[in-house]
Formats: sequence, C-alpha cells, structure tokens
Amino acid sequence: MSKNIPEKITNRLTLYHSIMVEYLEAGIETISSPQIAQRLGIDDSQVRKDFKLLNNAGKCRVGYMVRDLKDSIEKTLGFAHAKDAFIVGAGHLGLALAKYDSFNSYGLNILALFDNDPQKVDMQVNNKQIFHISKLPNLAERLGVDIAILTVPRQNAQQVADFLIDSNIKYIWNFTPAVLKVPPTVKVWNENLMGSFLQFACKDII
Amino acid sequence: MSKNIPEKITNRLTLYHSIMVEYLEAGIETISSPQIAQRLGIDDSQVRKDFKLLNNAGKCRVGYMVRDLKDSIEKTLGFAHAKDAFIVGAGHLGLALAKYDSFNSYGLNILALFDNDPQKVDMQVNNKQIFHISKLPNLAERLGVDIAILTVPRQNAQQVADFLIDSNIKYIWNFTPAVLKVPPTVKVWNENLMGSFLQFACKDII
DNA sequence: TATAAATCGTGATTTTTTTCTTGATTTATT
DNA sequence: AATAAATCAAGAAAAAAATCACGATTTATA
Repeated sequence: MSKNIPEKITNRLTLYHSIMVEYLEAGIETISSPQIAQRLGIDDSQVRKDFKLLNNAGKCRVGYMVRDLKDSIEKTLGFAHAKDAFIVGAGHLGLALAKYDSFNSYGLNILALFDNDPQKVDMQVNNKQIFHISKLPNLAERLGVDIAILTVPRQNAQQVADFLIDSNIKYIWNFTPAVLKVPPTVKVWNENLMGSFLQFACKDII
Repeated sequence: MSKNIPEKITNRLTLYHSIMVEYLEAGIETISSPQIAQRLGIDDSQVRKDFKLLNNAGKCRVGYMVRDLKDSIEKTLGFAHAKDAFIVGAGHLGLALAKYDSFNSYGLNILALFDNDPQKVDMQVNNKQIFHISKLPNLAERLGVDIAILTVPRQNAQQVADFLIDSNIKYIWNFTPAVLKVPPTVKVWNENLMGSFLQFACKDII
C-alpha cells in the first residue's frame, strides 16, 4: 500500500499529524508550510516536500487544508487499518500501556496481556484479560495476532522473544533495553526509553 | 563536555551499550565491529567510526574491550552525571515511569510527582511523593530541578508546559502527543509513543 | 488596476550519513 | 617461520537528507 516511506519522514508525518489535530480543534482550516516549519524548527521546503509525497497540493498564499492533510497522513500511516496486538509482561509499563486508550484511535488494538506471575493471571486491566504466558501460542493462532508489545524485564527479554517467535509473532515492539536477536522474518522496533532520554540529556545538559 | 554528538550516533551508542551490558553479563571480554554490526543490521565500518568518536581504539583481529567501550559510552552519555527530574501527571504512564527503577542507573533521578487531582495528592509511589501541581514552582526552585517528564493528557499538555516554563523548567521530556510551543531557552524531547508505533507499523504491516 | 507580500513547487546545491575499498596489523594455523 | 584469516583504520565514493534559491501563483492592499 504505502510505498515504504523513510523512517525520518514517517516521524515528521506523526508530528505534522499532531499539529493538524490541534489546528482542527482550534477551528483553523488552513495551515502553511512556514507555520509548521517554525513550530518544528525545520525548513519550510522540507515540509512542502513531505506533503508532496502525500500527493497533497497546497495553494499559494493560503497554504494547505488542515482536514485534507490530516486525512492523508492518517491514510499513509494506516490509522484505519486496525492492527491487533498482545502486551507481553504485565508489569507497570505493560499495565500503563494497556490502559492507554489512545492506541485505539491510532489503529492499534490491544486484545490481551500475558505474564508468568500466577497472581496476575486472570486479572482484568481496562477490559483486557491477563493470561498466563503459556496460553499465548494458542491465542495468537486463534486470533491471528502477530504483533507483541514486549514489556518484560531486560533479563528475560531474549528468552521471551524466542518464545514469541516460536508462537509465530512477526512484529515485536520492544520496550526493554535488550537488543533482541531475531531471525530476518521477524521485525523488531526498539522503544528503549532510557536510550531516548539519554539522547535528550546529551544535547546540552551535560 | 561531550562535543554535541549527532542524534543518530547517540541513538546507536545506546544500542551498543545494551549489547555491552549483555556481553559483560555473559563474561565475554572483547567484541568486534562485525559482530555488533550484524546484530544491529548496519555496516561494520559504521560501528568503527562511532567508536573512533569515543576515542576507543580496537585491536586488529581481536576487537574492542567490552568494559572499556561500556565505560566510554557511559561517560559520553553522562550516566554518572546524575540529573534530578519531576514527573508531571500521575496517570498510568506517570506512575509506570515513577516505578521504573532503571532510570536511576542511567543517571536519571525522579524526585517527585505532580498532579492536579486532590485524590492523588500525598500518595506515595515507589517512595516518591505526589504533590499538587501548585507546589511545583517552589519545589523546583528549592531543589534546583529543571527537568520535567510530562505525562498529562494531550488536552492539557500546552497549558501545563506553559506553567512549567514559568517555573523555570528548562528541559521537557514530552510523553504527550502534543507538539509543544516553547521559547528557545527550553528544550523539548518528544517521546510520542503512538508516533513511534506508527513508524514501526508502516514499515510493512500495511 | 497595479503593487506588494506570502506562499507554493521544484530544481540545484550543500551537508550529512552511510557504504565501499584498500592497506596495515594481529592472531591462529600449518 | 610462513601463510591465512580476521579485524581495525581511514580515505574515497555513494547515497540520503536538508537547505537554498527562484520563478509562479494567489491574495491583500494601495
């Protein structure tokens, strides 16, 4: 569908999207590339080039239609294309993500959580049940789920990932700091919160 | 101190660091650039160039000392340089982050949480107290805190950010999807979980 | 209606990042 | 001791990304 947009551009698209949401809420119907550029601290021609990629034409002296931009960004990023996923690891972070309702409107549908702690099993979080991890392969197959959000402790990350791979999980959104070893058929997306912070902190706090 | 290392390189440094931790735990003392490169799916000369930046010489046919690499990455990223921070917004995500103990070993020290919900005020989370948001300016000044982790709902993000800026907060780690408007003296680091997922999902799920 | 100002679209240029290549060095092996 | 294999180092080349520059268009204003 989408012609493999570079990561950097996708990242900017998500930022543009947030701004569109804000403008829509404020009842502003058009937006210009210099406005966006200034907000994000980038060049305005960059913004226009990105929008070109979305086949979204602007109007000189006026700008772009906010609603159209929002729609085409959502189309490009696949908001409507709902994706089912499991959360693996029902610790603080896993629970927080399970309660994070915005996932839904962005096309991510959390179906259930998994953990190996018997105390947590069968609890409900935000209408999603926590299952024992041993139930995952069966449920993944029955429900056709191939996305897992990994929120276990670092020490168990690789072991659990191996188990997920055996269960035919194809996409792992990795919130652990571990760098997972996976076969080429499996895609990993590293969130790495601490790494992210360090990038920030390094900028000039030190 | 650190000579403003580009974001991309910093990001790779955090990944290298994770691998070093893993190798150390496994008792492996040396590591080669091709090993790392293969693991991360990048070119090995890239890895060597990054290490060059750290002034970390390798040894032909052997590789680099894991311990040395880990130390110099930590030095470059400022692990030892402890930074105090507040969490603003004691919702699910804020609480999860407050309970996330790994922050400490990476040089981030959460001192307290803030919220405007009277029910949450005075509760303790992982030995950190939740204060009413109105207490923030005073505490920030007294404790010399200028870093805030923003985990409020998107709708309140800008308003709270403005308040933080008035309170002399200089660094905002923004977990809300809002694109904050801040003066040039304030630095924002956008986490944007959904945006991150969309980048991942776009890769080829659609 | 003419002029000015803002903005788009896009090709050219520059900068940054990544990959390629080659030579030197070290260790293991015969 | 000679040879082979793995690895580092570093400059060259290629690719990707960002910025610049400018003509064309549209709207507002004099």
